[in-house]
Amino acid sequence: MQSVEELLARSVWARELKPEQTERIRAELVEREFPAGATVCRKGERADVWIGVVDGLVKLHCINASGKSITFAGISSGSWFGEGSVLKGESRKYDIMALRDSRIAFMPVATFRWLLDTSLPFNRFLLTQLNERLGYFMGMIEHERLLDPDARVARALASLFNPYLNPAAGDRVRISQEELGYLAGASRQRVNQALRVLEQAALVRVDYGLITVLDIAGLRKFGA
DNA sequence: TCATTAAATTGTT
DNA sequence: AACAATTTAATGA
Repeated sequence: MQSVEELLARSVWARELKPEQTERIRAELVEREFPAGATVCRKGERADVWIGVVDGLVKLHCINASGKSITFAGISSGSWFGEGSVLKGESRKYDIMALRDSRIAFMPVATFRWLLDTSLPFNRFLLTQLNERLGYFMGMIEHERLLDPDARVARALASLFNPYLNPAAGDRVRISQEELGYLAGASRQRVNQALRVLEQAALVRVDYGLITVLDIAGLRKFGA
């Protein structure tokens, strides 16, 4: 995705706004670039913006004191996130890091609240997104406890292509096996092994730093 | 354009 | 966790 303009064009909540509303949003959005590995925002910071991914891939994650890292979700181009902390007026509950060079749009909390007060499509969008997230996280817990590593990797990968949470994902993702491991709760070595199984099953194609999904439905139900 | 090198990622133990 | 192999990206001739 190339620009904030395109991000708005692809965001369902923005498509139904009145021209003057879109104009205000355009004026108040702030765009910033982050190189791969950069922190977009930190756990504990004040949540005063809603965050949209114009282009790239970011992850929501946590690191404990001994350096162990887990990833809650990967968020790609066209997606908006971070509304939970903004709505509650709380600090961020996790770190956000760019996994690739990324362009990020920030919507100030004042703009966010104004949309909340004036736009029905915006509220509808938030409700749907929050519901999708709930389903996503419940699925994560279920998969983590019930599925073997091959299937966990399959689901973790599939989650990057959730049509609601990552609407513009296409069919491929530039992500290292190590990062996929953080998302699936598996070691890099185990991810490598799992990806061969999935490739053997003709569900994905694995290239250097790139995974192409050949059968998303098969990936979602793998190991069930 | 090609060769060289460093860095990132992958494959294996 | 460690090590080797491979791929990419950057650099300069």
